Amino acid sequence: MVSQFPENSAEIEIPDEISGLRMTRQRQEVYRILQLERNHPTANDVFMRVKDRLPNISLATVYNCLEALVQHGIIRQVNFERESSRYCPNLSEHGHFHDAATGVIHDVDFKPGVNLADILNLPPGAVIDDVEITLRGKLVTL
Amino acid sequence: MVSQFPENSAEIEIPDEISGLRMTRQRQEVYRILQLERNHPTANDVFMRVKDRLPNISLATVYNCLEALVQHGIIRQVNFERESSRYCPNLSEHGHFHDAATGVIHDVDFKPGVNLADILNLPPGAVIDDVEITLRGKLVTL
DNA sequence: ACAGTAATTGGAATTATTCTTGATATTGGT
DNA sequence: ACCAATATCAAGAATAATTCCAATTACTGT
Repeated sequence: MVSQFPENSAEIEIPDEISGLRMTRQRQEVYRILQLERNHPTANDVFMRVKDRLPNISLATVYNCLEALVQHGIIRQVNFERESSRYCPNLSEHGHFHDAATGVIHDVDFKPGVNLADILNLPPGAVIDDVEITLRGKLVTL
Repeated sequence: MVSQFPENSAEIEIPDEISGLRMTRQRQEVYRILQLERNHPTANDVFMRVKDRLPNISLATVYNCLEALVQHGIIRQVNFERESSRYCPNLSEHGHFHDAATGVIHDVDFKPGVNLADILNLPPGAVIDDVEITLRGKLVTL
């Protein structure tokens, strides 16, 4: 399905269904915001942006949509400390660098060929399903 | 100061002051529980255990103590997903492996000589203050 | 011992998130 | 197209972890 909002420069095509999840209007819009806002928005950030197009959407629905998208592996949920969860559409295995000065969160990719077992003393028999790497620090201009 | 509870087999000596933090009775007991319970207890877990010796302590005080200890680098605070914060007295740089089957959290040490810049494509100029590595998976008996 | 500061307590307040209920919308079968 | 079954949505209430606040209590330095 092609978006019905051609006036928006950043056009994103979203099919009716992704990996078995029915893409309702609400889920489409939530997903679209995540594609557009690459700065790891919170549920509330998404809620405020999505209201531009769906003024009647509720925060609970945004939470529902985000959860459904996460559950179906369409987006990722990221947690920093005890802050609100943030969401990103970058599905590739990656970590996050949290700039303490600006609060900006940068995606950090793994260098190719890196194996966690090479750098960590894992407990014997550990089978890893999910990895989460978060760095905190600052960006120094050299 | 030597503990005044010699009947307890697992004795731990805690000085009156650690890295500039006045070790009040409450802070001592909170710290002692963390030394004893190496399974990453939550604030509430600590609260319940610490009441054995300080029946009048309040949960708010446990939170205060934990925060003071974290702030002074005496213990570490660890967050998994959006669960309650957990605390551990293991100060060495380490990650955590969360066994999905049992819920048990294992400390995971880095192999010696590992440099994060070797495995991650960090943004240029990134100075890292803190690293958090969390793995989720299961332990398979071979 | 006294004044000033820091810590503790108990309860209220806060905040992110989840739950509940009733209304709407969608699907598959006839 | 119609109907029943199912899924989704909206609004607000409920929950849980944590923080805040005001009143005591404990400690420190003089």
